[in-house]
Amino acid sequence: MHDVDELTDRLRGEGLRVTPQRRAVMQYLVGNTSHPTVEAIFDAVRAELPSVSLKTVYQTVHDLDALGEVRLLDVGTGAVRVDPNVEHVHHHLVCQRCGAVRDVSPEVATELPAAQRRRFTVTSVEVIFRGRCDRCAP
Amino acid sequence: MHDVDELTDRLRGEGLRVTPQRRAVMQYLVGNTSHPTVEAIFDAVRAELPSVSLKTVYQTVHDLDALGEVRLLDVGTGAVRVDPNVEHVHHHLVCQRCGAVRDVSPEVATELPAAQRRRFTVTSVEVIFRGRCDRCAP
DNA sequence: CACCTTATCAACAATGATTGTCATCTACGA
DNA sequence: TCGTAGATGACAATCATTGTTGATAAGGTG
Repeated sequence: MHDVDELTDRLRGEGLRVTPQRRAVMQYLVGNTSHPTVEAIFDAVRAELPSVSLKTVYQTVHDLDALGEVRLLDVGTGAVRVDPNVEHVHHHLVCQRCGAVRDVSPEVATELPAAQRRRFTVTSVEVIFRGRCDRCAP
Repeated sequence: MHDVDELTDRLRGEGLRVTPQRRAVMQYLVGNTSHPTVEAIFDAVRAELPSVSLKTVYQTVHDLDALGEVRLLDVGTGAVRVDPNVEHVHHHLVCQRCGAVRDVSPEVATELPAAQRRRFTVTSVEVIFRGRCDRCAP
């Protein structure tokens, strides 16, 4: 995703407003590689703005998603994860015990290279193609 | 997944019991390629056993998942999908408008062949490796 | 720079998918 | 046939997420 200043411009360009709450959410997400849940972002932002509501964070995150500045991942761990890394195509490693999400290079199609295998034991690979079926095609 | 008779044996082998409700759920799933939601299975089973509860269907589906007889897919369409095709490795096409889920051969790693592209417009590919991270390793 | 429109805010209620509780029932091995 | 552990169904509860609404404030305009 872009930096906060550029995000500010992009939001205004869409007729959206940039509030302290939104700025705090964006600030937290820039460069963040932890794939936080909305709840986690909420907690972090609340440290500075004790009165923010969870709804506001959801709203902001959805707006950023609509702008293509973040990607919302549903990796099956219950809550959606927010991924600010939209510049580089990549896949995800999801730990089924702790729920941690890490990035992987997409060069490896559906098999992890030895180096990665030492740090992550894969039990299943899920490949999902999203789009439009023939009946729903534009 | 196996046929109802074999599933019956497998369940009993695990100390689980085979009830009319469970038999109806299994019957509905054998050979089913529609990736039904639990709710859809519930509706189908209710046609024969009007008193079944949704909880019972969830229970049965989870037991079958634990036996490896079905796979539970969270493709981000809200509800979990049940996939009885565990014999053949395959990927999934998810229509973002109607939510329909179809199977794809895994030969194509992360790109669809021309033939498939004519019947499905891919807008994004998601690859998720599930397993254990180094900290959670067995 | 003050104004005014309109998006955003916070609080709260509501939804949808899924799971927990528990008293009753029943599958099935002995 | 019987006894018991597992399964059932009715219901409440949970979790993530979204809808509602009156009040507030961002920021383009004059």
